[in-house]
Amino acid sequence: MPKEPVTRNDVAAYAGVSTAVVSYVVNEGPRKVAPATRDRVLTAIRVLGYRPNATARALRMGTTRTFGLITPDGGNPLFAELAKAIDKEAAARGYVVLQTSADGDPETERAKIAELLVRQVSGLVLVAPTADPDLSAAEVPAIAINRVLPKVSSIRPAYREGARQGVRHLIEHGHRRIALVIGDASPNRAVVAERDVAAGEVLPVRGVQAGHRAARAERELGWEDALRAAGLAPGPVVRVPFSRAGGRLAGEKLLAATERPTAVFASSDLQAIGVLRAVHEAGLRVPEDLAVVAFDGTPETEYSWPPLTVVRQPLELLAREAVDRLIAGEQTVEALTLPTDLVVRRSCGCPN
Amino acid sequence: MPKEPVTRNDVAAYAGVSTAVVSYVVNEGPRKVAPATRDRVLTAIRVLGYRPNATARALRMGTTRTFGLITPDGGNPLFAELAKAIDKEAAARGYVVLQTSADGDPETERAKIAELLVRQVSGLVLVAPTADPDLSAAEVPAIAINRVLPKVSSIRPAYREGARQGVRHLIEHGHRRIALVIGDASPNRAVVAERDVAAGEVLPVRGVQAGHRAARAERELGWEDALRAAGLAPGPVVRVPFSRAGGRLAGEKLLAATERPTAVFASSDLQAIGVLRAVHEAGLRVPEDLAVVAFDGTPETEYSWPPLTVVRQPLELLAREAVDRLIAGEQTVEALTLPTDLVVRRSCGCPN
DNA sequence: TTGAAAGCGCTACCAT
DNA sequence: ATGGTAGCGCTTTCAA
Repeated sequence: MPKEPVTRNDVAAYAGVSTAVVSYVVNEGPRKVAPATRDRVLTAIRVLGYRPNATARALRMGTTRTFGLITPDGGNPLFAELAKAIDKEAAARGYVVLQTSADGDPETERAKIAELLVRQVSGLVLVAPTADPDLSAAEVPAIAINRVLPKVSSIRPAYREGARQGVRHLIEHGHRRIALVIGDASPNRAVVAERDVAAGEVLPVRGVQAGHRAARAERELGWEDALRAAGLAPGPVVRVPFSRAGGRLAGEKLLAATERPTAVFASSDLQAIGVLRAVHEAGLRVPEDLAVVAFDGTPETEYSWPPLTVVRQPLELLAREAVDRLIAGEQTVEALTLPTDLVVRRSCGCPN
Repeated sequence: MPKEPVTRNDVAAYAGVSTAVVSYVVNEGPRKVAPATRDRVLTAIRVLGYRPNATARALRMGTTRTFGLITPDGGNPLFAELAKAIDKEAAARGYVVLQTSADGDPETERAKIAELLVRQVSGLVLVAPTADPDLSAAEVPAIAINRVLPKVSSIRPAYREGARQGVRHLIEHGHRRIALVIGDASPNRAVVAERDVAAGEVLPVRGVQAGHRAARAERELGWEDALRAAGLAPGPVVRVPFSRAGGRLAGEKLLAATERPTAVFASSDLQAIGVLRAVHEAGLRVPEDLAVVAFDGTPETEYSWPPLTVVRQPLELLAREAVDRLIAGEQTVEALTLPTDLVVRRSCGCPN
């Protein structure tokens, strides 16, 4: 049964002081309190089991010391890891994180943002947002991770450079025909395309999905960069959802292709896991029949079979930078790009 | 740049009404408002971009409509999935979830609980808590998931029955020597034990780790139940941490054992994934050389190689039940047990 | 149908 | 060193 909460008034009465003094003791300021008085207050607090009411404090102070965090899917290991990192970083600074999932639906995302704003969060972290939320009316700092938003401060891994690095590693293994598995908005369709890539071609970037497209395009660009630098023709491109199922589909398409690639660069762990599955189903082997390198580097890839060589996103850095910016409250609209890390395991053909 | 927040006063002034009327309009009650007035208020709200302050509302109402959620590790897919389910269930009821990770540390856990209580959460969900927090002083309903706490309402999957079901399936495949991989507090030690199990033996349950021990013991009990029912001698038991690394260690031990088991029941997905890895490393095959069934059923198991046959935890039910109880505010100390689900895939030897 | 006002718990300024 | 108190934005009773 819920008990009557103990308030600061009760403490003041019990200790025989004013509420102001209780406040001074609890917050260790802004005025000094005589040691004896202080002890009386402390005792009162202990005896009564007083717990300050952060809601009242927030109302008075105008800050909740709470961040809102929205990911497209809390079940996605990448986002789960990122959320964990953000929680840790925030906690270290006395902040707490209101975490919620948008289910990949722009409408839900908008609703959740509104919900968080109403709750007076001190900052908003949007992970790979699908919509382009209008935060201009919000009196709250916001930051987008893994997706560049027009009017919001953004942070993200070096998609292009990271992809380039991963593909280059595959090239160093002697592969000449390297496919790309990358995301697509359409849920259950695999699109395989043999591309002729003109130097410097850039996908158009505009509209609601612009940022998304940009992130995808960047990994694609990195893949092209590496291929071009080696004088190689781009292998097939398969566009499937960023999921295990999508990757599996992609793998099947790739294996069925007339001129089968000898290696694949998957733009997400989940897709790579799916590709692995397709290869196993076909009775083939990784890396012998198809080498694989993935982008992301979640823990799952360390225990897949074979262990995946990955371009690891700098999750801790991303988290720290996001929290830093939020606390600083600066509204830099400039996008920050953080370096990725090539983690060599076995799916690329390396012996380790 | 943070703007001046628009308050209800501004709206009232703009609409030429009192603040009470604005409140009536916003909350659609408790008094009726003339349509014309209502329109003026609505217009004012839109024009000024007014957003109600949930903090003030919470202070006034005495409820934040916010739940606190503490998991041992947000990066663990099981907990991530559970958190997602809880978030969804809570959101459907207009609640929001303050999610945080205790890093498996009892001290951190206590600190996080305190932090959440201070923030006046309307309810607390403790997932597999490591400590036995004193919530008696808290004027807030709490519920423990996956662990039975002495003074807290608890919900959990049918560990024993689920394990029994999983092991029985292995027995039906003809296995006679079935090992058990289960958790242990000690981080990096694998303990293999050949056990003689007397009928009805029950591990002692007391002290801080009692609930934890109980959950482990239950799966162990279920394993024994199935074995005994089939007239089989218990195979080896390996105690390792609930992690992929732990499972791998366990797998190595098992494969090196003199009388190697032909099947394993892993008490968590993560451990099973580790076992899979060990088997692959040894150049052996699942299920031919070692069949595997795991407890949990996170998405990762669907795409492992081979896909894992699992006893699935009823995450959605767990989540719904938890949120229901929290909202009802009942302080039932009785533990609710929810049924698991056997999901047959390939690691057990089934053809699908 | 609408308005005035008290008060939720807290902070911090201004007194003393 | 300590006390009194205004006021954060909101809800709701009581009066008009």
